[in-house]
Amino acid sequence: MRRFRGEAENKVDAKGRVSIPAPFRRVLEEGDPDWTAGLNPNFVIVYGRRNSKCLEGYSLSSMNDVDDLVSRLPRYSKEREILERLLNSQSIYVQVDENGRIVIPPRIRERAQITSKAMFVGMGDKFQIWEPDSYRNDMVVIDQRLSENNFEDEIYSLLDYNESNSEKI
Amino acid sequence: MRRFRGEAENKVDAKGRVSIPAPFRRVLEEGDPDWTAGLNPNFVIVYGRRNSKCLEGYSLSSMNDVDDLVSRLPRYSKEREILERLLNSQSIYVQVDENGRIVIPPRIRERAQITSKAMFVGMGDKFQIWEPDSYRNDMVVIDQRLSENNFEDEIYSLLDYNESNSEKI
DNA sequence: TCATTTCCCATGATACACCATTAGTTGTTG
DNA sequence: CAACAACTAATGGTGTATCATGGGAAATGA
Repeated sequence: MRRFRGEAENKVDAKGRVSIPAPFRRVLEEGDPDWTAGLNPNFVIVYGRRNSKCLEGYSLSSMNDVDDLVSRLPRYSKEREILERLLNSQSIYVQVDENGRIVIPPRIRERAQITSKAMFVGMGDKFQIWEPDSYRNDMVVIDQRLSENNFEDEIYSLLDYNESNSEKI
Repeated sequence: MRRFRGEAENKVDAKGRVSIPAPFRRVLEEGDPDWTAGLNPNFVIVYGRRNSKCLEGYSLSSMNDVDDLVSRLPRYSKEREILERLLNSQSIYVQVDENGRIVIPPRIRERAQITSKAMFVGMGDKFQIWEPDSYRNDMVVIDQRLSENNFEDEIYSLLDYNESNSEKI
């Protein structure tokens, strides 16, 4: 399965329309079970994450994976209800149009303080949509943490550690 | 199967009429075995929930799923009898009209203290109907809990934990 | 009979489908 | 190898269908 990779900064027009970066569209097409050549893929935008000010885009299949995980929690349990609230109520179906664009409703745009530009950021099985300046700030914060006491090496070494344990996280 | 996603705040008029958000209608149509293009879907409203002041809407097919779960409990057990009371006696069939609206009977509206506005909240295989301010309060409570001691990370990590257990509930 | 519910039509706003343009890329051909 | 055609990507603009909502007429029922 193809993954979301790379960054792209696109314009948002007065109607809230933005182009989805073409490479991302390829991934969304792959992840939409109903998609066939010539059609436009559907996907899901989640805006419920609390500690980062960005929107998250999931292909239908990867959203399904997440939903399946949730549905393994006991029905009517507090944890499940909270997760459903964050993942289902704070999300929308979005459909890509003929020109490869989507419309982000105003209410949701505000959530990430997106006005005239949007930064698309590949994150593997999902992608993020940021107000470009917020994204660059977030990146600066990450850079600072990485430069402290070899944190970069430390972080990368987590990969080696987990190579021996076969279980995915 | 399409799921209930997103939030929408609609007006309730003097006759108790409310528009079902169009995306929710699509899901209800899919979940009604008798529905065909041009017709209006039927569904179920359950008003028996005790610890949250909201109504719950189920498509006919997802209501069936819940009924199946109940019927797996021992017949005449206390638990089953209570669940049947909450799910069957405290619920009604509702039919969407030509304009995409339903009428919520006064008695049931009172239950959720809905007067002039109703908030529709997608919850995956069901949706909730709240008095808008109650919903916002409930959301604030969730936000507070999430901000306490990394509860957000904790809750999201439930997903990873359950990845290994294969049984769906 | 009167109140309440159900059906039908009207309307403003918004979202969506459709067409147009520009720029950059590829690739094909004289 | 240069020139041009064909394509894709990103962006801008316009008409039309759908949605949410309001009001009134017909039907129902206490």
